Amino acid sequence: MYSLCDTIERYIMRLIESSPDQVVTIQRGKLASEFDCAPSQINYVLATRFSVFRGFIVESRRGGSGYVRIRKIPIDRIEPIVAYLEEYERQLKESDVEDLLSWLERENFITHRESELMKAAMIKALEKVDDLGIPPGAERNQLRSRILREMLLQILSWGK
Amino acid sequence: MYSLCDTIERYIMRLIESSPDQVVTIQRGKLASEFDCAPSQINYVLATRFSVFRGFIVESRRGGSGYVRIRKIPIDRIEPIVAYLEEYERQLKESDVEDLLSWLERENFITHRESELMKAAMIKALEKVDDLGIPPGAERNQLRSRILREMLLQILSWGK
DNA sequence: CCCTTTGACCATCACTGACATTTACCATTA
DNA sequence: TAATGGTAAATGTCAGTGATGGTCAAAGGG
Repeated sequence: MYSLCDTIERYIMRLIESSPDQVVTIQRGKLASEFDCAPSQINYVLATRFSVFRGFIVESRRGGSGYVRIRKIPIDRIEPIVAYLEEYERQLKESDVEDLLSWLERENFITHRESELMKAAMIKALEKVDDLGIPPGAERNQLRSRILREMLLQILSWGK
Repeated sequence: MYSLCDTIERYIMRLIESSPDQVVTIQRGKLASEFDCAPSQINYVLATRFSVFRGFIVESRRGGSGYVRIRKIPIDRIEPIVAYLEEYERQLKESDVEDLLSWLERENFITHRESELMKAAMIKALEKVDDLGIPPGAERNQLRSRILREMLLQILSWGK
């Protein structure tokens, strides 16, 4: 039932986890050959599974001896995220929330239950609030962002 | 005389019962083909027979390799929560939230941390949202209710 | 009348291929 | 030698296609 996308994600994830520095360098073409898929498929996996909101940084270089380097961002502190949220407020989409929560969960800042609880408040609850005068778009994203912010501050107060 | 609806219900039910984790993952299209019916018929069965109120949680993913996962949840002493849910449209004041949360915590439905998270989302986050066009009073209380409702549904899915 | 069933239309996700861009390396030449 | 330029080797981007599942109103049936 796993898609190719999922398989490649797990493959890269294992490489990172088994690396001392939480970094892995690959070659897009090689990896694509191994999985017998289009090279751009690798970009798709990187974009959807290894985004900043999920806690990863991807750098690359083109041309001869080019590479793609995927690095896991260490988070010992949540403050930077809170700060970032303030600027990003109007654009915080639902998928961003999901990605961020999966990151916090992976890093053991929150439990799975807590993650689901937060998702309920920020995604499900805000799905149909037009009748309360909160249309989809920037405004709803802002509200979502405020909720997330307060919850993060709460988490912050617990430490790790 | 059994309707198609009933037949599909029993089919899914058997799959769940014969699964160790009380979970089953299906593909809507495939199942619809097997029973030679419209795909949306599956949604109807899920909505009417496998709702939260009947003790099931349904998750799904669209697109390639999409799926529908149906999970049976342990139900124990959920009646009070359901009762609360049924009048979720009521105007929830901040103090109501506090009362409910302390009750949920006392009854071990949620942990202290979870309680604090919920409080952050329903009280702190909604303190200063005037600039988003959500003035204090009825409107804000309604929004609070929506958030609580979704979080309660989530808690419900955990059982106790 | 209420419950079932369907179909049309929508939303989302995975995957690909054509085309663009960047880089290393090497041959040619003033 | 230094500058030029061409070629091969990499990666990036983006729009398009197919495969799913979701929603809702309307028709059907007991």
